[in-house]
Amino acid sequence: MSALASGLLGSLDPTSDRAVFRQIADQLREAIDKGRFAEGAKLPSESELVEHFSVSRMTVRNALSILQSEGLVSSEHGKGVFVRPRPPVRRLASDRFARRHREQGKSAFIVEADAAGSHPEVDNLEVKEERPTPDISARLGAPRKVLARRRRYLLDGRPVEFAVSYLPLDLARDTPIAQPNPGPGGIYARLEELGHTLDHFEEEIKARMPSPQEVRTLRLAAGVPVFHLIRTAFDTKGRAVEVCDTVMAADAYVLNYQLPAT
Amino acid sequence: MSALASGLLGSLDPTSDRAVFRQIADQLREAIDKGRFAEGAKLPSESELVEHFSVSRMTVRNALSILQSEGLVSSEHGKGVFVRPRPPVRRLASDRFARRHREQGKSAFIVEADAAGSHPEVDNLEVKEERPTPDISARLGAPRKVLARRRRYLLDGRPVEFAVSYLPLDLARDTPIAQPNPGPGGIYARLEELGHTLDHFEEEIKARMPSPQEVRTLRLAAGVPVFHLIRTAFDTKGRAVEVCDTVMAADAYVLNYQLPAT
DNA sequence: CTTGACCACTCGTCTATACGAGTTGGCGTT
DNA sequence: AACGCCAACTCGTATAGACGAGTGGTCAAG
Repeated sequence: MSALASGLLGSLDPTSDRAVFRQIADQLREAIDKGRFAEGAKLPSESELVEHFSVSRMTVRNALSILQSEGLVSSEHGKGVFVRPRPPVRRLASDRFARRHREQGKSAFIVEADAAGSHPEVDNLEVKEERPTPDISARLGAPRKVLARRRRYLLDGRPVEFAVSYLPLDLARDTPIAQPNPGPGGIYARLEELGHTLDHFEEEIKARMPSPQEVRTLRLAAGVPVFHLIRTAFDTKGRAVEVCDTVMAADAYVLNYQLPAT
Repeated sequence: MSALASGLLGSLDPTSDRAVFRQIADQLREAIDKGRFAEGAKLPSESELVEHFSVSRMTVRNALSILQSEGLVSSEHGKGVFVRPRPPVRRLASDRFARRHREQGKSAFIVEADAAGSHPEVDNLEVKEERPTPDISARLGAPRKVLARRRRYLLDGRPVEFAVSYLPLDLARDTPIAQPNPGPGGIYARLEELGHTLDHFEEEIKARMPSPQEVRTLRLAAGVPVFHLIRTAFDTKGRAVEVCDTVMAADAYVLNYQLPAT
């Protein structure tokens, strides 16, 4: 095994003023980038690296923790440290809320995932009346209470997205929107049936590191950021009729938008 | 000083099976979230935390490194560990490339930043002929060579964005586009003057942790992800006339898009 | 053949110690 | 008053050792 490390890794430069653990991280990173360790492959164990570089174990662990925080590798207790495989990504097209996509019975998430050959699931459904946070309240025109629809999306068993939709309660109470399953076309179809013809959506996107709670909910590996997307739906009267607050595992998504040049 | 820590932090639960360094991180995180440590405030020093929790210094450093990788704090050698202030963010509107914004003389970046009261700079200008990477080549319709325009954007002295525009060389050679300063309205105005009336843009957005190179170029703190945005400009004939590859410090941006509901 | 015990190997957590290097403020000299 | 030096504080790097806990294989007993 130690032969493996020797063949794929070089040695340290004692004259360099770059810290030893950084040099080790650099060498491993380069080896991964150049494909000398394939996706999913196991890196040399900590003790092999200790021997190869003649350093203490903490130094090796320090180096590995850099690569982990970069999202390059992940460690598995009792097994080893592995090059993180790139999960298949879901592309979110900017026309995914176009009216023509609302005709069929299944939700956009299910349809898209099926088309891509993945196994989709929706989870954790909760529909509740709540008092809105100041931010949500401002976006929805300060309703006293809102209907909150929470759900989690999974792809091939992996949670990839957690979303909460907020609607003014006066608009959603005692409608199919307040049901766990709002029916074909989702809540946007129901909103239009209720006379709130949709005009446009606004999406606001941030990226950041996840909170510990989000790490649990999305089972995120170290070094994976999240997209935080807030979408507001406006009807033709200019009223904000829904705000959807979504947190997505960033390594599972590519967002696509189409912008007019006019 | 140790009194400070005692007042704001609790004690450990030895019966918990949660690791000590995680418990310490939890306590500090909670204190920060609740505002007991304000933005920019200094946390208790490592040795103060060592004394307060009666653990070894490595355990404290381990806890702090968690908060660092979450982007909550950053350490400064010789000074201390500080709650990371939220930098002012730049909102990128989806209509920022609309034709009407191209009329005036200054670039979109300069105009927007001035309006927001920040001091904008552009940096690192380089214009070069290159052979395209396979990805860029595919997006531009496989030109043999491309013109690459590299630049870095700074806001109030802080680098926030690094961008490279690629244009098919046959389109850009011997035009103002190949000049370091392409003139009022930027290269999009020049493209339209050359008969390539712009029809629409496509943007593709990923978020990930930065490479060490990107950390240097954007002077990123630990725990800050980047947006990786690839924009393709299409003319009215359906030809891809430019690809812009941009890496942005995610803590400096909120992206905004407007989508039609039709 | 299956089961279970054991063992070797993996990473996870924690301690104790040492020295280096950047920052700050005070104190004495000039 | 201005300067320079030093001491005390900060975090950064590295070592050496210990024990715990998860995993997977071997091997012997059933």
